[in-house]
Amino acid sequence: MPKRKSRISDVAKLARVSPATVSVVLNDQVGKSVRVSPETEQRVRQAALQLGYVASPLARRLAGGRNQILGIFTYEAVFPIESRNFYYPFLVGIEEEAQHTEYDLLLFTSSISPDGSRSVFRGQVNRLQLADGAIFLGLGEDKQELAALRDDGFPFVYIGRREVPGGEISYVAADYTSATAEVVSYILQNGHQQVGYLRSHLGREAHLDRLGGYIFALENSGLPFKQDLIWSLEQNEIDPIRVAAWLDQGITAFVTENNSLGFALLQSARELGKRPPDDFSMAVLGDPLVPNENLPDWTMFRIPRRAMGAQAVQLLVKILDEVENFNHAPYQVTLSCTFESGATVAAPP
Amino acid sequence: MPKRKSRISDVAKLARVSPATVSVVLNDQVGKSVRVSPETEQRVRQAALQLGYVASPLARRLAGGRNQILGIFTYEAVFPIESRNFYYPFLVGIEEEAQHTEYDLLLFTSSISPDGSRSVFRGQVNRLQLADGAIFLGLGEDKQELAALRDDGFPFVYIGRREVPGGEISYVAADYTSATAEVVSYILQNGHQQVGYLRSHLGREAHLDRLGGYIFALENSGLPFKQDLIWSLEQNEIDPIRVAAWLDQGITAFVTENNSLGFALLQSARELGKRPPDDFSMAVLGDPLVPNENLPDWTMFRIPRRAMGAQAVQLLVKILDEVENFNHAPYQVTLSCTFESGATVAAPP
DNA sequence: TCGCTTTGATAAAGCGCTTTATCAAAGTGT
DNA sequence: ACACTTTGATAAAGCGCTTTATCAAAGCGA
Repeated sequence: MPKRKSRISDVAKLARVSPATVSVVLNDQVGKSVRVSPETEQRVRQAALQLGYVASPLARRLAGGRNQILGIFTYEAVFPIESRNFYYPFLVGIEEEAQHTEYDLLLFTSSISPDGSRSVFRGQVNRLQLADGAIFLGLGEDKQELAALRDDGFPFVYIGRREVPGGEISYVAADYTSATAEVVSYILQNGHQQVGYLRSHLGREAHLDRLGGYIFALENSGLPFKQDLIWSLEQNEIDPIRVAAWLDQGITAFVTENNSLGFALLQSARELGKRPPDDFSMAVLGDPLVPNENLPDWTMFRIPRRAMGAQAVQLLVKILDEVENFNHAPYQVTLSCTFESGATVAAPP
Repeated sequence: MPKRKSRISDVAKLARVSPATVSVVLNDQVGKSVRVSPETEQRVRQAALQLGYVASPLARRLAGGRNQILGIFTYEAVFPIESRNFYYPFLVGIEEEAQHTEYDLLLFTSSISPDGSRSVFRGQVNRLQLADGAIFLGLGEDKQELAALRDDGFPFVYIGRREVPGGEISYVAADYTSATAEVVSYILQNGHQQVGYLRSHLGREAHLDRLGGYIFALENSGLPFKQDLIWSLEQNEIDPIRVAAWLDQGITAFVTENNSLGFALLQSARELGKRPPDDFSMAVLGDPLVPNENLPDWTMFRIPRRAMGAQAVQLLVKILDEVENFNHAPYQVTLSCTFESGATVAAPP
C-alpha cells in the first residue's frame, strides 16, 4: 500500500502555514520578496523533513522553478557495447563533476525512435524539458534540432565543437587544431618535407579542425600545402601497393586521423618490410578510445575526454546560473590535448 | 529571444473549439468519453499542424500523474575508475532495457556526503522521490534506509540479493548457490574428496549463497562438510607455505570466492612448482569484472550482470504498473550463472 | 495616541494540460 | 407534437508548485 507522496499542502498543513510559505522556505527565497520568521522557517523545514517531502519536478518546472537536474542526451545508446568506449570517458568526467554540484543526472533513454537513433523532438514529447539544462554528446546530431533548442532558450552544452545554423551554441571542444599543428610541426622539425595526411571520409568539425592544424603547421614552416598529399579513405583502402606508391612518391612521413588508419598503415608498410621510424615516420591525430596496452608507442596526442565531460558540467551550471539573471550567452571552451612524442617519428631515411 | 511556444489554447482558438476538444483529439481519445465530429477533428488537427504544436510533457504528466523516471542509486560513484568495472555491466543492461520503456534514467550523483559515500536520506530532501521508482546497486548499502524506503511504499529493486529487517524487498539476484553447487559437483565428479574453500572476510548475502552451494554439493554427494576446509583470508594471506600445508593436508582441489584469491593461489602454487590441473584442481566462483584476455582458462561460472540490469528494469516497471492498481508486492528474481568447465579441474594426482 | 513604516504571511493567479460532469441541440419514435 | 435518446462540445476542476499583489498586525517616532 503505497503511501501517497506528500505534497506541498501536506507540509503546509503540518507546519500550520500556507503552501506559499513552504515554497518560499524550501527554495531558500526567504527575504527575496517574501519574509518568513526564523521560527516559522524552522517549523516548515522540520515538517518537510518529517514527511520526506520532495517537490514534484514536473509541477516545479511547470511553475517556472528549477529541478536541479542536468540532462544527458546522446544520439546513440550510451552504454551498449558498440559505442561504449566512445561515451565512457566523457561520462566519467561528467559524473565526477556532477558530484560536486547539487545536480543529479538524467539520462534520456526513452527518446529512441524505431531505427535506434534518438531525436530530441521525437514523438509528441520533448522530455528534455524535465531537466534544467542538458549536455549533448555524440555523433549524428541533428543541427536543426539544436538550432531550434537554442532558439527556444533551452540551456545546453555540446561536448565537441558544433556549428549550427542561425547562431552560436555552447560547447566544450578539444583543440584539435593546435594539437595537430604540434604533431605536424614536430614531424617537420625532424626534417620531413612531404607529410601525407590520411583522413576518413567524414567532414565533421573535429576532422576539419585537424586538417586546419595540418595546414597551419605547414604554412608556419614555410612549406606549401599540396592537395595531393591528402587522402580520404577507409581503413581497408590502405594496402601495401598504395603505401609503396606513397613512399615512391617521396612521402617520408604520415599523419593519420585516427588509430584505425594508423594501424592499417603500419600493417601495410610492414608487409613491404618497412617500419617506422627508420623507413618512414608516422603520427596519429588522437588517442584510442580503448586504453589499449599493446598500442604501438607512436607519436600522437591525447584527447582530454574526461576533462571535457567535467568542463561541460561546469559550463552548464554556469549558464544555468546566468539564465537566472537573464543574460544567457553561448560559451565556447576549448581544452588542450597533450602531445606524446612517441617513437614513430625520426629524421627521414 | 525565445519564440513563445504555442499552447493548447492557441490551437483551440485557431480551430474555434475549446482546449478540451483539442486535448481529446490530439490524444486520440475521440469516442472514449467525449465525442467530436469528423469535421471538427480535422479542423483541430489542421490547426495543430499549422502551429507546429507540441504538448508540454510537463503539463501533460502533471495532469496525468507520472514522471516516467527511473532512479538509479549506487552507494558509490558510478563511473569513477575504481568501481567502474563493477557497475558498468549492470548499467549496460539497465540502459538497454530502459530504451524499450517510456522511462528515462535519473542518476543520483548529488547525494554524496563529505566522506564520499552516499545516503538516500542525506540532506534535507529525499531526491529519490523525483523518480517513480529506483534501482539500487552496489555494496555498502544501509539496510535501515532500505527498510524505511520499503515501509514508505517507495517502489525499488535491488540488484543483488539483499535481506533487510522487517520484511521482504524486491531484488534481482544471481543464483550463486546453484552455480557454486555446479562447480563443486563438477570437482567432486572428477574424484576429489577434499575441496578447500577460500573465502574473503565479507559475510554478504552473495558470499553466503556461495558457501551454501558448496555445502549443498558436498551433501548431495554424500560427503561430510568439514569446517576446517574453509578459510577466510585476503589475497595477500595466501603464500607458498600455506599452500604447501594445504596440499600436505590432503586437499586436492580448491574453490576460491573470486578471481583475486584464485590468482593468489595460482601464484603461490607455482612458486612451489605445482600447477593445475595436474598437481591440484581449482575453480573460481564467479568471473572477473574486467573481461581480461590473459585470464587463465579456469573452471568457473559467469555472472549474468547485464541480464540482471535488464531484469531489474523490467521488474521495476512491472511493480510501477502494479502500484497503479494498489497491489505492490515484493518480487525476487534469480538468474542463473553459466558454468564454464575450463581447464583447471581434473582427477586428483 | 495617531499616522506611518516594517514584518510576517497569505490569497490567488497562473503554468499547460487532462478529464469528468454537464448541457444544448438535433434526432427519433409514436 | 411530445417525451426521450443521441450527438457534439464545453466549462470547470484539478495536477502540484511558484510568485506577486495584498493585507493584518506589530513597531515606532513625536
